[in-house]
Amino acid sequence: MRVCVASTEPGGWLLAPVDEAGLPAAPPRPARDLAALAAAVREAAEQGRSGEDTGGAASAGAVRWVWADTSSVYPALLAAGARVERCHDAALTEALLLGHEGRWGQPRSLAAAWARLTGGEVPADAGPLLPLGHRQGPGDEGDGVQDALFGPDDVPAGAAASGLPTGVDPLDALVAVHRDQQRRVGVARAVSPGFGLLVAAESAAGLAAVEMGAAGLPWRADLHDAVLVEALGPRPAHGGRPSVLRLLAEEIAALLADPRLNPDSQPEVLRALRRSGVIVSSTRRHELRKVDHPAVEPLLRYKELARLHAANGWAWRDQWVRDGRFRPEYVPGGVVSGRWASRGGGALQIPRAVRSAVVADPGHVLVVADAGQLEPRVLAALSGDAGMVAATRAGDLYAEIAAQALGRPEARAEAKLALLSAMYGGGAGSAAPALAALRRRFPAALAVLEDAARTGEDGGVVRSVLGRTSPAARPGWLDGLTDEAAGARARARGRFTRNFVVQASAADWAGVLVAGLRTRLARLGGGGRPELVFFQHDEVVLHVPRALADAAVAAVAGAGVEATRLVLPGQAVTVPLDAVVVESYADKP
DNA sequence: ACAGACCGCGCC
DNA sequence: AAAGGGCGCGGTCTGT
Repeated sequence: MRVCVASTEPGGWLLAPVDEAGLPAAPPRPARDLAALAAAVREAAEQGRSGEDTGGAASAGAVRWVWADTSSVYPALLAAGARVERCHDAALTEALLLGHEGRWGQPRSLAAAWARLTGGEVPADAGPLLPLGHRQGPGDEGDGVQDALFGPDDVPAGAAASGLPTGVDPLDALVAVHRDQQRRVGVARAVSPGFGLLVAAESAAGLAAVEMGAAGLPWRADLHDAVLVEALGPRPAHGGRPSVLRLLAEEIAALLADPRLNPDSQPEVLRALRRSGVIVSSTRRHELRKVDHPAVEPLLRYKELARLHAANGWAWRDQWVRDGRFRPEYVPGGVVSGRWASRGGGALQIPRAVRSAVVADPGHVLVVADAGQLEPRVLAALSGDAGMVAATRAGDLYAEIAAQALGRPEARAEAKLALLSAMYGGGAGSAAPALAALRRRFPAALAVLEDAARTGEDGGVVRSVLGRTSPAARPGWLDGLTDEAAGARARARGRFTRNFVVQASAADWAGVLVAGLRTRLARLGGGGRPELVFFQHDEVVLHVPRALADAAVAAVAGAGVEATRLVLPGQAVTVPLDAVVVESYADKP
C-alpha cells in the first residue's frame, strides 16, 4: 500500500492512501503535527511486520510513503523517532523520469512536475542550500549571528516552501503527480525493464542518505590529532603553517634560491623551478617526479602534507566533527551517473591517511565492505561477453584478464590499465597494444564501450542497465565550432557516454545494494541496530553492536548477492563483496 | 572586496 | 596522431 503525505497550511499533515497506480484508495486522514505523523509511520511499520509474521508475502503489508522530497521531510521525521522503511520520492523520481524521457535538466521538484502536468508556469528548482561549510564559522571570530541566521536548525523542515502556486492543495498536487509518475514509470519500463527497481532504489537511497547524515561517521579527535601531529608537528596556535610545513617551505625556498617563495603558489613555484633550470610545464606531482633536482623531494613532501593540513586538518575537524561524529550531507543522485555526491567536508574523499580516526564506539565494531573491481564486472554483465563473464569468477579479475588476453598473468598492471582505458576513453600510447589484445579476446565487452562512445559522439543518449539516462546533447551543440574543435568536443562527449554506461550501471548496482542492506539491517532488531554510517560508490561502512557483527556481515553478503541477481543481466557474473569486521576503518585490508 | 576561474589533489 | 570517466575542496590568481 502507498500513502501520500503532504503538509497542510497550518502546519499539520494529510495522509492519503492510494493504490499502486496512484488512484485514491481511502479518504485522506489528518495528522495534527509531526509527532502524529511519526506515530502513524511507526504504527504502519509494526503492522507491516506482523503481516510478515502471519505468513503474507514479505513486506506485503509495508507502507510505501509517497512525498515530495525525502531530504526535506525525513530529517525531522527521523528525529521524531520514525524510521521509514520504504518511500517514493517524487523529486528523485521526476529526475529519473525526465532523464529517461530525454528531458534532462528540467526542474524536478513536485511543484515543477505539477506545473508541467497542469500547463502552469514551471518554477525553477530551489537553489541548493548554502553549502554546509558556509553556514558555520567555526573558529572565525564573531560568527554568532551567522550561526543564528543560517544554522541547520533554521532550515525549513519540509512544510514550508513547496513552491506550489497559492491555492493549490499540496496533497492534490502530490497525488496527481504521483499517479502520473506511476504511469510514466510504466512507459519507461517498456524500454528499460529495470526502471521500476531503479525508482525504488533511488527513493531508498534518499532515506539512507538522511539516516547516514543523522548517524554520522564515528570520528576520534584524539586519534586524528595523533596523525596530524606526527605528520605536521603540533597544532599552530593561530592557524598559521605548522612547523613541519614551515621548515619545508624554508628548505624549498633556499634550494630554489628564492627566499620569499610561497610553495602554495603554483605560478611562483613554476617560475622558480624554471630559473633553476628545471623545465616543467606544470607542478603536478607526476611531472615533478620525473625531474632530478634537490628541491623536488621536499616540494613533493610539502604538497602532500599541505594538502592533509588544508583538507583534513584541525580546521576541518573543528568545522565538521561534533560529538565524535563526522556529519556531512549526502546527495543521492547528485552525479549524472547516479553516484551520490556530498556537500561539505569532502565526505567522499576521506584520505587513507586519516582513516585511523574512524573507530567504532566501545562495544561496537565497524563492518566494512567494498565490491572489488565493480566496474569491469558490470561491463562483463552489460555486454554478456562470455569470456569476460567467465573471468569474473576469478577473485582478481585483472590478473585473470592479463592471463587470458595477454597470455601473461604477471602483466596484471598492464591489463588493468588497458581495461580502465577502455572504460575511460584513454588508451593511446603505452596501453594501445594491450587494448588491442583485449579487443581480440573480449570483443563483445569492448563493443559495448565503443558503441556507447559512438552514440555520444553522434549526440545520442545512453542508458544504464536499469535505465538511468545520460543527458542529451544540446541542439546545435557543435554549431559554430571549427572542424577541429567540433571533433574534440564530440570525442569528449564520446568519452563521457563510454564511461556512463559502466559508471551508471555500477551505481545502479550500488544503489540496489544500499536499498537491500538497509532493509536487512532494519530486521536486525531493537535499539542497538546496526547503522549504515558511510557509503562511497562501491563501499559501505556499518557501525554495529559487537554482538550483531556476524549478522551484519551476513546482511552485507546477502544484499550483495541480491544486488547482483536483480541488477546484472544473465546472473552469471560474480561480484565479490567481502565484509570485514574491524575496530578502525584503517584496519580494512 | 568579492566572485569565479584555474590548478592540483584526494576519493571512486 | 592523439585522444583519460565522475566528483569536492582549498589556495591562488584574475577580472571587475
